[in-house]
Amino acid sequence: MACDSHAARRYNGVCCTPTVDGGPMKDTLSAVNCGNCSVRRLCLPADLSAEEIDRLEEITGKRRMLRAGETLYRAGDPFANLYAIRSGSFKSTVIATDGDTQVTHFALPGELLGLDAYSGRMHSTFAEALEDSSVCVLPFAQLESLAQEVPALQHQIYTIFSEELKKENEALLLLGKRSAETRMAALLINISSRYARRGYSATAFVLSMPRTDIANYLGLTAETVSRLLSKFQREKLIAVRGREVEILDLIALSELAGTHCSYEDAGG
Amino acid sequence: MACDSHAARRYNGVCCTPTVDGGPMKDTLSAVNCGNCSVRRLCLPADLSAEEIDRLEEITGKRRMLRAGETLYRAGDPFANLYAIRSGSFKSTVIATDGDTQVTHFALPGELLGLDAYSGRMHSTFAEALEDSSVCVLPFAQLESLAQEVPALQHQIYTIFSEELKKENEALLLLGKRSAETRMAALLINISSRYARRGYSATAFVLSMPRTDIANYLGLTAETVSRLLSKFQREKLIAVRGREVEILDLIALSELAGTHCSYEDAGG
DNA sequence: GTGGTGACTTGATATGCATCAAGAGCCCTC
DNA sequence: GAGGGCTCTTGATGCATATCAAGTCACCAC
Repeated sequence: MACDSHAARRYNGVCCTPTVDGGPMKDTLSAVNCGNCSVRRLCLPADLSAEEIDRLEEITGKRRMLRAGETLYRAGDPFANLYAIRSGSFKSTVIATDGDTQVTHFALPGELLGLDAYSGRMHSTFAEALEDSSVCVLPFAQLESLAQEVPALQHQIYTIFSEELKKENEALLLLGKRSAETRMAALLINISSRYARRGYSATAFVLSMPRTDIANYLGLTAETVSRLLSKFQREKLIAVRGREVEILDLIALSELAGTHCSYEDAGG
Repeated sequence: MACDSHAARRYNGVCCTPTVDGGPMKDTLSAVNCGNCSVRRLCLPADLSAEEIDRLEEITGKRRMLRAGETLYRAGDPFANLYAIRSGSFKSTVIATDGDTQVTHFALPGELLGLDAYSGRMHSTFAEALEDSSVCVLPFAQLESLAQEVPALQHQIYTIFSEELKKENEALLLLGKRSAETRMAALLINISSRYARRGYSATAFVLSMPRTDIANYLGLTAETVSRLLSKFQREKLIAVRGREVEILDLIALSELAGTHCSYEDAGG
């Protein structure tokens, strides 16, 4: 809660956190350097040797910077790259034939975007930056070839796929069986534990998404989300001020959520 | 609807369908033979050469037969194998810390079970046979080694992972945004298109799961599911008799579901 | 056949969350 | 620093679906 609200909304990688990058928005085409990336242990390089990381860096041609609200890819776009989030955050959405959309995922640094596009060679989801963000661009054809030669990399790709499936199962549990209150608590706990894993505070953070996105993700309305946050505040579980959240009673909130925040740590 | 109800409930691979196997329950330890398996084009062997399929068969040691209600694996079991469904059907469930369960998936022949267990080396879900079923046992360590040598196999594994992610996104859309009626219609269309892809009738089939499982999967109650099926019947969209379903107006039902049954064909 | 058990159906009532509506706070522009 | 437009909050009301409660049907054991 000590950070400047404006900067925090714009660039989570800068506020409340050990610095992730040198600075935002100026190295669009600079080479990727996994070695000094703060989220490397959550990302593809996890468990790779120094030499293997060098080979990985050779194929990850460049970074891309996105402003808040910019779209990384759209459903229907041809699939060419995976994107590893270096800083910032994204929302993934699917769109129904009637135009209805559903937020399926909030993605944080270290996570890979675009995995679902492999089959069919076409993106089936949208990815939009929630704040100013940067991603590493990973041409998948080259990544696939390299994985053929480097078992540790293939292993890590399987692991990431598998983690994603696990996370989606948890999301289904949340949407299928839980009350609005439980869902809201579970999201806060989830975000908290993911920030913690990235070296940020587990109890004070800035939500990078508007209430409408939270509501959509949780299968609720923005009004209900707002009421629940107010209720949690009245009950001294959290303190909220706009998008700034401080968790005052992590244990009680975890119990409300019905999880022990262990399932979801690898980022998602 | 012309099939014997008892047999159908017990062994979907026998009723309403081109025969999948020689016969149920007698070849527990026989070698896998992908070449004559009716779902090979939906399964790992898709796009593999004859020689590559031979190598795949070498590592898939055996089949396993399960009676209706038997459990293939439980959350917490160590991860050793993937399972390719040869005949029958399964439900996957996750269980919350408070004991609450959620059905996340109904799996049909050609689909792989256990993918989410790769990371963490432990199953995080339960898989239970909904009817008498058979699976091919795939020791994952060997599969992984083989994929390292056979690009087409690695490709297919990525494809299956990616398809699973896409399917889960669709499921999230269903649970997050849709009315009970839409969910029920979408499930019927989904099952219909999956049966069709496997050479079964798209309009007449036997649901292998009880109403409670359908309700749980859709985030509803069994009573609501029952009421909706009755309503669809009154509206001449379907005819229902117990678990036997005949779709009378596939187009109207698809419109209700808000999908064009294209997204989900690879089985899930 | 007869009785028991579990799956399913149908109806009456309750309730959690959506919807509708109004207003407050914050940020950006000029 | 005043005005406009978002985002967010809060309140009143309504409805979709859950819950509770019988009752029916099908299958299985004896």
